[in-house]
Amino acid sequence: MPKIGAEPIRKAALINATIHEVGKAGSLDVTVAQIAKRAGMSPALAHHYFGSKDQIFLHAMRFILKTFGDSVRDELKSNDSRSRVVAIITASFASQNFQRETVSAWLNFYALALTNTDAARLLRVYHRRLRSNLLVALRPMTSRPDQVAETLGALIDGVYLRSVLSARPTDGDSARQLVLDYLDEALA
Amino acid sequence: MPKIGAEPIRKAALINATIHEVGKAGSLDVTVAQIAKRAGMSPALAHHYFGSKDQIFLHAMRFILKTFGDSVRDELKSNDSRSRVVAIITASFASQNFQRETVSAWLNFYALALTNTDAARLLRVYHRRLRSNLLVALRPMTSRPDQVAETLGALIDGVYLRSVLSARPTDGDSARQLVLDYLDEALA
DNA sequence: TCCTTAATTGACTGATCAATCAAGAACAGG
DNA sequence: CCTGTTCTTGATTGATCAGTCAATTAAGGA
Repeated sequence: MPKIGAEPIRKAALINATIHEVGKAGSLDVTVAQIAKRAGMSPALAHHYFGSKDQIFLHAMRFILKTFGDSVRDELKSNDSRSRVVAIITASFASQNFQRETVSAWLNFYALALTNTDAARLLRVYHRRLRSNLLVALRPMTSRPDQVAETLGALIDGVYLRSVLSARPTDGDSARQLVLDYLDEALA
Repeated sequence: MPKIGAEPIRKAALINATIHEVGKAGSLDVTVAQIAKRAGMSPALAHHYFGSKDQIFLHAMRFILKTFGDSVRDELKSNDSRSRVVAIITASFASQNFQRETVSAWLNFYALALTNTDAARLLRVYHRRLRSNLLVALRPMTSRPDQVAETLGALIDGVYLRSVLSARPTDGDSARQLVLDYLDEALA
């Protein structure tokens, strides 16, 4: 079976399996064995490619943040400011970012950032970038872009948090609408 | 040493120790031994009084939510609607609820609610009560109390989340101000 | 005094898991 | 065909911990 070039495929499978297992379990207490099994390989191989369980988590987290960043970039093609802000909000609640398992994994990685400095650094990069994107778009629209950006960021995080904890299935559209309504009020 | 009546004292000490250890560790991965040590007793005694580690966590979580509820009740003495909304917001960011360790413990209990149905139930009760309090206060002030209550709740959670993850020390006053500014916009 | 009951712990058990290692299997290049 | 490299796993180790239990201490009541 050793077709050369397995490494990137195996790594991707492990990252994908990690997000699903963490999301499904709702906890970082998933064993390397579980992850490896879902990814279709032995636990030893997972260690072979990533070195440690922490590294597996970190790469999974990086993947989530990168995916999010990519969807923001895709939506940021528009020219006028309002569209750009709306684009960021839309990306936040796009279905691939707002699936229950993804958000559940996301929450657990937030908790991980309390203990793991690498995770914290990743998260800070993501926050800074989101903030910067929002600021650029907001500056022409309001006299207090900093405050609106801060509020928008917190609101998005809060809506995420509540969505994953509510009993109802996650509804990206109404979540998006809530944030957009705030935006209209703030810019009125 | 068996002075009768140790139970409530021991339990309180364990709950307090749990919040501090979880907050300090930034994770629910604290051992019963750690908690018991901080509380000044043996791990066996902790099991004797609470039965299981899960029960220890659950009681600690209940304590945090109750403390929060108490501070809301204290602030809710006012008569006019606006003061009542402000009171809830103020209580949310009062120092005893907004200490780094408390918020850190809070975040981890949120994550716990993803797996533990008892924890989820506790959280739902808290959300429902907060929402109900906000609704009563908001109804005379706006034509869309549901939406404002939902946004306020999410915003508070989001601000909490960000406060514990930022490198800077947590600042309850500016957090409170951010939420109050939203309130003014929403009611304008 | 003696007996019951609460308080308390040290020692132990059983289970779980991350990480390691040595060895096997299959391909590519010479 | 060898030979080295990549891929892969079963078996094992070493450590950690939740939870149990039997035994000890001391108070309070009869």
